[in-house]
Amino acid sequence: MATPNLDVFQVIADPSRRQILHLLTKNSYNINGLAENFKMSRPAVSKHISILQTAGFVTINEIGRERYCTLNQNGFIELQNWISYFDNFWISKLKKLEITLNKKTENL
Amino acid sequence: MATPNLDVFQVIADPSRRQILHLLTKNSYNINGLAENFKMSRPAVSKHISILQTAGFVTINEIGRERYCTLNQNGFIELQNWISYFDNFWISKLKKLEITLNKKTENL
DNA sequence: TACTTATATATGAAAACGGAAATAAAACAG
DNA sequence: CTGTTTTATTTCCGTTTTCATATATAAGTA
Repeated sequence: MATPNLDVFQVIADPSRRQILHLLTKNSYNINGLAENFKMSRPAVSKHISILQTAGFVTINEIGRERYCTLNQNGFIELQNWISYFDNFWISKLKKLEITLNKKTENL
Repeated sequence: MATPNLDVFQVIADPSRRQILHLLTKNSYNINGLAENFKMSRPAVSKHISILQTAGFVTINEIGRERYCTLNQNGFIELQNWISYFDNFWISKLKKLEITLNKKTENL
Protein backbone atom coordinates (compact mmCIF):
# COMPACT_ATOMS: atom_id res chain seq x y z
CA MET A 1 0.00 0.00 0.00
CA ALA A 2 3.03 2.27 0.39
CA THR A 3 1.84 3.68 3.71
CA PRO A 4 3.46 7.07 4.23
CA ASN A 5 5.90 6.89 7.10
CA LEU A 6 4.57 9.72 9.22
CA ASP A 7 6.07 10.69 12.56
CA VAL A 8 3.93 10.44 15.68
CA PHE A 9 3.09 14.14 15.57
CA GLN A 10 1.71 14.02 12.06
CA VAL A 11 -0.18 10.85 12.92
CA ILE A 12 -2.18 12.37 15.76
CA ALA A 13 -2.69 15.64 13.89
CA ASP A 14 -5.61 14.06 12.06
CA PRO A 15 -8.94 14.21 13.95
CA SER A 16 -10.21 10.96 12.44
CA ARG A 17 -7.15 9.09 13.69
CA ARG A 18 -7.57 10.55 17.16
CA GLN A 19 -11.19 9.41 17.15
CA ILE A 20 -10.09 5.92 16.18
CA LEU A 21 -7.63 5.82 19.07
CA HIS A 22 -10.37 7.02 21.37
CA LEU A 23 -12.70 4.25 20.21
CA LEU A 24 -9.99 1.65 20.76
CA THR A 25 -9.84 2.52 24.45
CA LYS A 26 -13.36 1.05 24.68
CA ASN A 27 -12.96 -2.08 22.63
CA SER A 28 -11.06 -4.00 19.99
CA TYR A 29 -12.51 -3.44 16.52
CA ASN A 30 -11.90 -4.77 13.04
CA ILE A 31 -11.88 -2.39 10.06
CA ASN A 32 -15.58 -2.80 9.40
CA GLY A 33 -16.43 -2.29 13.04
CA LEU A 34 -14.48 0.94 13.08
CA ALA A 35 -15.96 2.14 9.79
CA GLU A 36 -19.48 1.75 11.19
CA ASN A 37 -18.61 4.47 13.69
CA PHE A 38 -17.52 6.95 11.04
CA LYS A 39 -18.93 8.60 7.99
CA MET A 40 -15.89 7.77 5.92
CA SER A 41 -15.49 4.70 3.75
CA ARG A 42 -13.78 1.46 4.74
CA PRO A 43 -10.76 2.08 2.51
CA ALA A 44 -10.27 5.37 4.34
CA VAL A 45 -10.36 3.64 7.72
CA SER A 46 -8.01 0.99 6.42
CA LYS A 47 -5.46 3.63 5.46
CA HIS A 48 -5.69 5.35 8.82
CA ILE A 49 -5.17 2.07 10.63
CA SER A 50 -2.16 1.33 8.48
CA ILE A 51 -0.69 4.69 9.42
CA LEU A 52 -1.48 4.21 13.11
CA GLN A 53 0.11 0.79 13.06
CA THR A 54 3.27 1.97 11.33
CA ALA A 55 3.67 4.74 13.90
CA GLY A 56 3.22 2.34 16.82
CA PHE A 57 -0.19 3.43 18.07
CA VAL A 58 -2.07 0.30 17.09
CA THR A 59 -1.44 -3.43 17.01
CA ILE A 60 -3.28 -5.70 14.59
CA ASN A 61 -4.34 -9.27 15.22
CA GLU A 62 -5.29 -11.06 12.03
CA ILE A 63 -8.02 -13.64 12.47
CA GLY A 64 -8.83 -15.12 9.10
CA ARG A 65 -9.57 -12.23 6.80
CA GLU A 66 -10.44 -9.92 9.67
CA ARG A 67 -7.97 -7.58 11.33
CA TYR A 68 -8.67 -6.69 14.93
CA CYS A 69 -7.07 -3.51 16.17
CA THR A 70 -5.95 -2.73 19.71
CA LEU A 71 -3.99 0.14 21.18
CA ASN A 72 -0.21 -0.05 21.27
CA GLN A 73 1.59 2.04 23.89
CA ASN A 74 4.75 2.70 21.89
CA GLY A 75 3.41 5.68 19.96
CA PHE A 76 2.14 7.32 23.11
CA ILE A 77 5.46 6.84 24.84
CA GLU A 78 7.24 8.59 22.00
CA LEU A 79 4.90 11.54 22.38
CA GLN A 80 5.31 11.53 26.14
CA ASN A 81 9.08 11.67 25.74
CA TRP A 82 8.84 14.76 23.60
CA ILE A 83 6.61 16.54 26.10
CA SER A 84 8.74 15.54 29.07
CA TYR A 85 11.65 17.50 27.59
CA PHE A 86 9.56 20.63 27.98
CA ASP A 87 8.37 19.58 31.43
CA ASN A 88 11.98 19.90 32.50
CA PHE A 89 11.95 23.45 31.18
CA TRP A 90 9.01 24.39 33.42
CA ILE A 91 10.51 22.63 36.41
CA SER A 92 13.82 24.44 36.12
CA LYS A 93 11.95 27.68 35.64
CA LEU A 94 10.16 27.07 38.93
CA LYS A 95 13.44 26.31 40.64
CA LYS A 96 14.93 29.58 39.45
CA LEU A 97 11.90 31.40 40.77
CA GLU A 98 12.28 29.62 44.09
CA ILE A 99 15.91 30.64 44.38
CA THR A 100 15.02 34.23 43.60
CA LEU A 101 12.31 34.25 46.24
CA ASN A 102 14.64 32.71 48.82
CA LYS A 103 17.21 35.41 48.23
CA LYS A 104 14.59 38.08 48.69
CA THR A 105 13.24 36.62 51.92
CA GLU A 106 16.80 36.43 53.28
CA ASN A 107 16.88 40.20 53.14
CA LEU A 108 13.73 40.60 55.23
CA MET B 1 -3.04 38.15 9.44
CA ALA B 2 -5.92 35.66 9.46
CA THR B 3 -3.83 33.07 11.28
CA PRO B 4 -5.39 29.67 10.72
CA ASN B 5 -6.87 28.46 13.99
CA LEU B 6 -5.08 25.13 14.23
CA ASP B 7 -5.55 22.79 17.17
CA VAL B 8 -2.54 21.89 19.32
CA PHE B 9 -2.01 18.63 17.44
CA GLN B 10 -1.77 20.28 14.06
CA VAL B 11 0.47 22.94 15.54
CA ILE B 12 3.16 20.54 16.72
CA ALA B 13 2.85 18.39 13.58
CA ASP B 14 5.15 20.81 11.78
CA PRO B 15 8.90 20.15 12.32
CA SER B 16 9.82 23.83 12.00
CA ARG B 17 7.43 24.75 14.78
CA ARG B 18 8.80 22.01 17.01
CA GLN B 19 12.31 23.34 16.36
CA ILE B 20 11.18 26.81 17.32
CA LEU B 21 9.74 25.49 20.59
CA HIS B 22 12.99 23.64 21.22
CA LEU B 23 15.00 26.83 20.67
CA LEU B 24 12.78 28.73 23.06
CA THR B 25 13.73 26.39 25.90
CA LYS B 26 17.23 27.88 25.64
CA ASN B 27 16.41 31.53 25.34
CA SER B 28 13.91 34.21 24.50
CA TYR B 29 14.19 35.28 20.86
CA ASN B 30 12.65 37.92 18.65
CA ILE B 31 11.53 37.02 15.13
CA ASN B 32 14.86 37.95 13.57
CA GLY B 33 16.77 36.00 16.17
CA LEU B 34 14.70 32.94 15.45
CA ALA B 35 15.01 33.36 11.69
CA GLU B 36 18.80 33.38 11.97
CA ASN B 37 18.57 29.81 13.22
CA PHE B 38 16.56 28.60 10.23
CA LYS B 39 16.83 28.50 6.50
CA MET B 40 13.38 29.92 6.05
CA SER B 41 12.52 33.56 5.61
CA ARG B 42 11.44 35.94 8.35
CA PRO B 43 7.84 36.09 7.13
CA ALA B 44 7.73 32.30 7.43
CA VAL B 45 8.97 32.44 11.03
CA SER B 46 6.52 35.23 11.76
CA LYS B 47 3.64 33.06 10.55
CA HIS B 48 4.76 30.09 12.63
CA ILE B 49 5.03 32.24 15.74
CA SER B 50 1.56 33.60 15.14
CA ILE B 51 0.23 30.04 14.96
CA LEU B 52 2.16 29.00 18.07
CA GLN B 53 0.86 32.00 19.97
CA THR B 54 -2.76 31.40 18.98
CA ALA B 55 -2.51 27.78 20.11
CA GLY B 56 -1.03 28.78 23.48
CA PHE B 57 2.53 27.52 23.04
CA VAL B 58 4.22 30.90 22.94
CA THR B 59 3.83 34.25 24.66
CA ILE B 60 4.98 37.46 23.02
CA ASN B 61 6.44 40.48 24.76
CA GLU B 62 6.53 43.54 22.56
CA ILE B 63 9.46 45.82 23.22
CA GLY B 64 9.34 48.71 20.81
CA ARG B 65 9.15 47.20 17.35
CA GLU B 66 10.62 43.92 18.50
CA ARG B 67 8.57 40.94 19.64
CA TYR B 68 10.27 38.62 22.08
CA CYS B 69 8.93 35.08 22.24
CA THR B 70 8.90 32.81 25.29
CA LEU B 71 7.29 29.45 25.92
CA ASN B 72 3.74 29.30 27.24
CA GLN B 73 2.73 26.21 29.18
CA ASN B 74 -0.95 26.21 28.14
CA GLY B 75 -0.45 24.42 24.84
CA PHE B 76 1.63 21.71 26.46
CA ILE B 77 -0.96 21.18 29.18
CA GLU B 78 -3.63 20.67 26.55
CA LEU B 79 -1.47 18.01 24.93
CA GLN B 80 -0.74 16.40 28.27
CA ASN B 81 -4.46 16.19 29.03
CA TRP B 82 -5.09 14.29 25.82
CA ILE B 83 -2.34 11.81 26.54
CA SER B 84 -3.37 11.33 30.15
CA TYR B 85 -6.72 9.99 28.97
CA PHE B 86 -4.84 7.11 27.35
CA ASP B 87 -2.58 6.72 30.36
CA ASN B 88 -5.69 5.72 32.27
CA PHE B 89 -6.35 3.09 29.64
CA TRP B 90 -2.95 1.49 30.24
CA ILE B 91 -3.32 1.69 33.99
CA SER B 92 -6.71 -0.02 34.00
CA LYS B 93 -5.34 -2.63 31.63
CA LEU B 94 -2.59 -3.39 34.14
CA LYS B 95 -5.16 -3.62 36.95
CA LYS B 96 -7.20 -6.14 34.98
CA LEU B 97 -4.06 -8.19 34.42
CA GLU B 98 -3.32 -8.04 38.13
CA ILE B 99 -6.79 -9.29 39.02
CA THR B 100 -6.46 -12.13 36.55
CA LEU B 101 -3.12 -13.14 37.98
CA ASN B 102 -4.47 -13.02 41.55
CA LYS B 103 -7.32 -15.33 40.64
CA LYS B 104 -4.91 -17.79 39.10
CA THR B 105 -2.60 -17.83 42.10
CA GLU B 106 -5.60 -18.43 44.37
CA ASN B 107 -6.07 -21.75 42.65
CA LEU B 108 -2.54 -22.94 43.36
C1' DT C 1 -19.89 -19.81 -6.79
C1' DA C 2 -21.46 -15.92 -4.22
C1' DC C 3 -20.54 -13.05 -0.32
C1' DT C 4 -17.71 -10.65 2.99
C1' DT C 5 -13.56 -8.32 4.56
C1' DA C 6 -9.93 -5.71 3.37
C1' DT C 7 -6.37 -3.45 0.44
C1' DA C 8 -4.45 -1.17 -3.94
C1' DT C 9 -4.67 2.36 -7.41
C1' DA C 10 -5.97 6.47 -9.58
C1' DT C 11 -8.07 10.82 -9.04
C1' DG C 12 -9.77 15.13 -7.26
C1' DA C 13 -10.38 18.68 -3.68
C1' DA C 14 -8.64 21.18 0.09
C1' DA C 15 -5.14 22.79 3.05
C1' DA C 16 -0.38 23.69 4.60
C1' DC C 17 4.13 25.46 3.82
C1' DG C 18 7.26 28.78 2.11
C1' DG C 19 8.88 32.64 -0.81
C1' DA C 20 8.66 37.42 -2.94
C1' DA C 21 7.00 41.86 -2.84
C1' DA C 22 4.40 45.37 -0.61
C1' DT C 23 3.07 47.57 3.61
C1' DA C 24 3.36 49.24 8.53
C1' DA C 25 5.56 50.98 12.31
C1' DA C 26 9.25 52.17 15.35
C1' DA C 27 14.17 53.82 15.98
C1' DC C 28 17.52 56.91 14.55
C1' DA C 29 20.81 60.03 11.87
C1' DG C 30 21.39 64.29 9.80
C1' DC D 1 11.29 67.03 10.84
C1' DT D 2 12.60 64.31 6.81
C1' DG D 3 14.65 60.28 5.07
C1' DT D 4 16.60 55.83 6.02
C1' DT D 5 17.16 51.59 8.36
C1' DT D 6 15.37 47.91 11.08
C1' DT D 7 11.73 44.77 12.62
C1' DA D 8 7.79 42.53 11.53
C1' DT D 9 3.44 41.53 9.11
C1' DT D 10 0.28 41.17 5.14
C1' DT D 11 -0.94 39.64 0.64
C1' DC D 12 -0.49 36.87 -3.20
C1' DC D 13 1.23 32.97 -5.48
C1' DG D 14 2.97 28.30 -6.53
C1' DT D 15 4.26 23.77 -4.86
C1' DT D 16 3.52 19.96 -2.21
C1' DT D 17 1.02 17.10 0.82
C1' DT D 18 -2.93 15.17 2.83
C1' DC D 19 -7.48 13.32 2.94
C1' DA D 20 -11.27 10.98 0.96
C1' DT D 21 -13.78 8.67 -2.73
C1' DA D 22 -14.67 5.39 -6.43
C1' DT D 23 -13.30 1.52 -8.74
C1' DA D 24 -10.88 -2.61 -9.08
C1' DT D 25 -8.50 -6.41 -7.03
C1' DA D 26 -7.27 -10.03 -3.52
C1' DA D 27 -8.31 -13.33 -0.19
C1' DG D 28 -10.99 -15.80 3.20
C1' DT D 29 -15.81 -17.98 4.08
C1' DA D 30 -20.24 -20.21 3.50
